Amino acid sequence: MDIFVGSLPFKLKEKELKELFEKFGEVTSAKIVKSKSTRQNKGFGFVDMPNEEEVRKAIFELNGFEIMGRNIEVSLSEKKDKSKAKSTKAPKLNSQGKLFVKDTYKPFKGIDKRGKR
DNA sequence: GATGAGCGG
Repeated sequence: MDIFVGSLPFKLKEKELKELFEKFGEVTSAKIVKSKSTRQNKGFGFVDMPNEEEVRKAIFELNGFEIMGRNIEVSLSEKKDKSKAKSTKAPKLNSQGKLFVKDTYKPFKGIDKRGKR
């Protein structure tokens, strides 16, 4: 389960990020995106957790968690699809992976009006 | 060397 973590402090390290998520469950891998050589870290990272339930707790608890005087944002990653996307048509979460959203999903209705004649 | 919305290998 890939988790996107944003608003990370530049002082934060992958190890700390990993431990931060390990407090809520098992963390397979944690990485922080940054430039090649320079210290220009993008300020966001990714955490991989095998247990989905722990992922929920981690996201729920770490989303907006204040660390180093900075609040971090945690959510499910949308890109980087490791699997081949079998055909999960009934996800527990929304398509965006927002756990807090209740029912903001509005399918398009009546977009096709059938041309004249 | 600093930077603050963003999805990396």
